Amino acid sequence: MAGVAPSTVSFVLNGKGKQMRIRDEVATRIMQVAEKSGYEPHRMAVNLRTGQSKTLGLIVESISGSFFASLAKTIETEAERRGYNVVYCSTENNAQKGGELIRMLGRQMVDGYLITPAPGMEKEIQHLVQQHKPVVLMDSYFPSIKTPYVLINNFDGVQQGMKHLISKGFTKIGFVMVDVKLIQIEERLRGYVTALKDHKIPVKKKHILQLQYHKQREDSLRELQDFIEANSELEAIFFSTNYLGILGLEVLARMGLKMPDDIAVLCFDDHDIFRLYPPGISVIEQPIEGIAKTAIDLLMHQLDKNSTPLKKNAVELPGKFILRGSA
Amino acid sequence: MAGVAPSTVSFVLNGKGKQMRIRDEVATRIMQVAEKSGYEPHRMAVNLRTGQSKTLGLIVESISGSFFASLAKTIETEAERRGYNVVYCSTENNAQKGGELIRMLGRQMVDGYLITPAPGMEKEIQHLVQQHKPVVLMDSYFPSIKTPYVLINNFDGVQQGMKHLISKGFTKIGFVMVDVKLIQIEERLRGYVTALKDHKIPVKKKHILQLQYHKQREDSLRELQDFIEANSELEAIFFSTNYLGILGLEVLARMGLKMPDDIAVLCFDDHDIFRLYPPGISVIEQPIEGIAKTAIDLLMHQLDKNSTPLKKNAVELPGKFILRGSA
DNA sequence: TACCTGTGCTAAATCGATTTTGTAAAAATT
DNA sequence: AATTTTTACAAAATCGATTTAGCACAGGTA
Repeated sequence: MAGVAPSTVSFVLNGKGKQMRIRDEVATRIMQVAEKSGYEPHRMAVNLRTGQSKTLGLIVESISGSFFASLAKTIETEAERRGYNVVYCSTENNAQKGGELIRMLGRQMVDGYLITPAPGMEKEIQHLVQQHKPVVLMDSYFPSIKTPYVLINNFDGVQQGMKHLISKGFTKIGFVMVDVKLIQIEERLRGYVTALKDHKIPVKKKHILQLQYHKQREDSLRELQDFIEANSELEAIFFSTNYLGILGLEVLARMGLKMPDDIAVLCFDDHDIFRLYPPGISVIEQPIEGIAKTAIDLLMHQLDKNSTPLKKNAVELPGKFILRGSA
Repeated sequence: MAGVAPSTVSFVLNGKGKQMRIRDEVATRIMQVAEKSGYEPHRMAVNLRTGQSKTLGLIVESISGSFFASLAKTIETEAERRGYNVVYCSTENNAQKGGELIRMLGRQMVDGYLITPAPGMEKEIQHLVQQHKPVVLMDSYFPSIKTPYVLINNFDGVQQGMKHLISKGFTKIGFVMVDVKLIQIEERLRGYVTALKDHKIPVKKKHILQLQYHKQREDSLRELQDFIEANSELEAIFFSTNYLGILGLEVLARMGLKMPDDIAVLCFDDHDIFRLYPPGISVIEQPIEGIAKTAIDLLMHQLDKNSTPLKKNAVELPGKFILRGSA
């Protein structure tokens, strides 16, 4: 349309006009034609040629979770700022699907991966790393896999919460967790145990409830209620995830227990509900924005060919204790 | 690696071996080599050649919203079942960004669009439709744009709720909405007005609050509180979106009003919080799964070249009234 | 024997860009 | 004036697949 060769057009549109000594007159003409005809480069062709899709893959456990929701927003914004798209995928708590997803994205679809690892994804992630694909893990990690990760300092977060409960004079504090073998869960338990020991409070096994990861909602509720009834001496309960905390609210409501007088409640990881639910649930808030930004930074660093390997490949960000009415 | 030409490999791997009369012996060898070497076709190359990305674009207002969360899950599942990926994008209530997003996806990135239209996206969507891109709208639509859409029957949904309130003997019922010019909002208002008229209850303008769409959260809360204080005779309030309902909960809590005795509350569009928040908020639930499935069906139908145009291009699904403690 | 028809595969064109190499014409240098 | 250098582009290769056209060879037919 501009009466020149395709290569000439390519040079001009990619800002290499000067470098290739294209006359301003010709360059201007090309730009005008492109503008007028609404030319948009064919993504696939560009991708094929350049070998880059300018797309990142974000793999999370549940796309409907609130952790994901906040994460996705920040990551999308940050990625866009750097000229990248984001493709979201959720494993929906299905290990097998996790593997498939990664493989699917791996078909040269994405330039890099942001993953919140779930049990069962270890092998697939290991595989990616071995292929030197850029990968950053968030929220958890596998000690065996040498790739950058970002997460909240779980141990310290629980400590903050426990210190508050203890400072309020509580000594009989329950701890509710899931029985999944994940670093972050173990760290939270360690925080609980350590906090008690530091204050010379005996740790009682029966004050710790390990709920099965994948039970029916109703079964979990019952199990939780049994736990609370069996430990009527408890003055406070620390829920180690917001999912558990929400179950807790439901159980306490059923039992007619009032927070914070009948029992104090503290939860790890905030949730919309906790802000609104009377009297407001105190929580350890995750620095989600920080996690997202750091993750993108770590990923971009890997994508940037001519960059020195970072030293800080394992980032732990502090959580924030938010005091509300429940504890 | 198999000692044959690329074209032969292509035929075999794409199941055209028989058709192209490739010997079983050769075909088997090719399959084995492919298997052993872990061959995966290069997505971009395939896309470029076939002209299809096998990817759908899902554009929503807010990726962190609960409507989106449920929608995304179903859509992803359904899309996957049909061999498609999904790319999510959110406009984050930013009309300008909406346009950019669509254009971005439009660079031959996606084969079809699923969009929850927001004000300001009309032109861009119109553009897509004119280019004969497959588009399905959800949750709302533009009367001027001739493309399939699916949404809840807003009018009927509100009617269901209003009938319930009226059957309880309430006659002084407030209606809280936003001032956006969107079909679904207008339909909900029409439902409210019609329900009252049908029962010979006078419609009072001052019982209808139109909140400004993009105010600060605090400002909205204040405005809402003023409204409730100024209309102390109200026996019930109908919130036309869950966002408004949540604001309502916060205001009522501040004012110390108890549901349902001090005031009854009903909300359009369910939310996690409404299940848990005592005494449970009665809602009109959106048939999100149905919307998602129908939307995918409508889109697939457009993607399927050799298919007759559907007659039912405008689908309205019924909402479901869920009775909880608040009304 | 000459011609036609299947068989079983390969060569080459193609998708739409980017990038390397090439090449006339103009300008500068010897 | 002859040669070299620079200018300003164009031609062609390339990315990795798919798809169309083609081409030997075997067997059948006239």
